[in-house]
Amino acid sequence: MARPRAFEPEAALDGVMQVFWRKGYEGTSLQDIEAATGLNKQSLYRLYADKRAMYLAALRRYDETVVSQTAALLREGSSARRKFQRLFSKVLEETSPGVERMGCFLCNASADQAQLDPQSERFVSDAVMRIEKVFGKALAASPPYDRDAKARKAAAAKLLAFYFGLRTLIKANAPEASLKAAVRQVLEEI
Amino acid sequence: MARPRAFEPEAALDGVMQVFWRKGYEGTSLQDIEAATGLNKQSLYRLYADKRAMYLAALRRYDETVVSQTAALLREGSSARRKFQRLFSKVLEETSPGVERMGCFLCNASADQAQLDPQSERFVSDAVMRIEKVFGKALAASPPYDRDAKARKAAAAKLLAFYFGLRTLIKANAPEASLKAAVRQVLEEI
DNA sequence: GTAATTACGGACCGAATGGTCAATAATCAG
DNA sequence: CTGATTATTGACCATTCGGTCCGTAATTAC
Repeated sequence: MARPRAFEPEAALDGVMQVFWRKGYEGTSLQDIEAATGLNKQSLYRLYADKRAMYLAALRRYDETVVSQTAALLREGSSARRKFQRLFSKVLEETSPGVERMGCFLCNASADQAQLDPQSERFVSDAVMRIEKVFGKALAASPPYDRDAKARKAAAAKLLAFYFGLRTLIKANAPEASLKAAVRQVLEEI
Repeated sequence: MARPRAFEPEAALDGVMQVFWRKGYEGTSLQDIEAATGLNKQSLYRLYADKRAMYLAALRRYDETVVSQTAALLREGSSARRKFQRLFSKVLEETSPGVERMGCFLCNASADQAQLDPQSERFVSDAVMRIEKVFGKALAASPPYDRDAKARKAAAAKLLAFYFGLRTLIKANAPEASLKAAVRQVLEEI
């Protein structure tokens, strides 16, 4: 009964995610979003109430795509160590020359928006807790973590901090050799 | 021969640092800076060429005050483990109720400005490398790190990632118990 | 075909942005 | 005191910000 839209809302959301991921909330203008999506303001504002809604949708999209794929890596592999080996190998791919070091959108959002927007803050903190649980489940694949809940929780929290720190260091252009040595060390400790 | 200024430039710089730390580069307006320093634009612009210069000065100030104090903690204490115990205790103080979780300005700057401003990016990456060296020196206080340079470097890089991750998790409102367990674990591994 | 409905694009809005200017006030040397 | 110099202030600037409006184009049901 009406004219069909000439774009894919999911593809547009990917563009929104990319640009907020790169530039942060305040650093991203509506013009930037138009360029990243190929849409103009009107089409954007028909999909989202305002800029903040776009940002939250971008965060959700990140969670549903990037975080989910990361979590999937921890489901493969037999032992806990193998699982995290997969994870950290993937993370270290960002250090390859020519790859843009975008960092972790959740970390960026935490630094960027947590204090100003309670909804973003809540989303980030929820996502972080979910990731911690996924880490715990991955650890439970191997002894002593399969039996010792306390050790499992401590190790999960440690690995979580290490994971986010690693991603921060990559964004901060830390030397690759240093990061690889750290990962090797941490994997041995699992 | 002329009228003396009625404010302390260092105190003003502290205000500039605080506000950029909290709100990031794009999230901070000149109005915010005026409010944080008690100065007006003209006084600010006589001290700094533009907003970017203020941001870089704030980063430098952070390095000279906060980072230096953190590094000083690692000079006290006998063993490597004791040194890092001091450091992490200090970090965990931010989890106390009533304390504002400002996070790490270097991490924020990395997420916020690294891609847009080469000078900021360079400063952050230099600061991170300096901190890594300080970590290495602290480790060298105890065996096997005093002799084994390879183990020292790997442990320093690991602790560095853990440190930044911990600060990120604090900012992201991770539960205190979880963070403490992670710290206990990491200290045992030193 | 026509009517209804929806998508699209550019013009437009007030407010806020970073940054500048000119007028005034305060201090100094002589 | 006077003249020179500098700090301070608020008015002012063009641009950009997020957001809205409205006319036009495209598609459907009938």
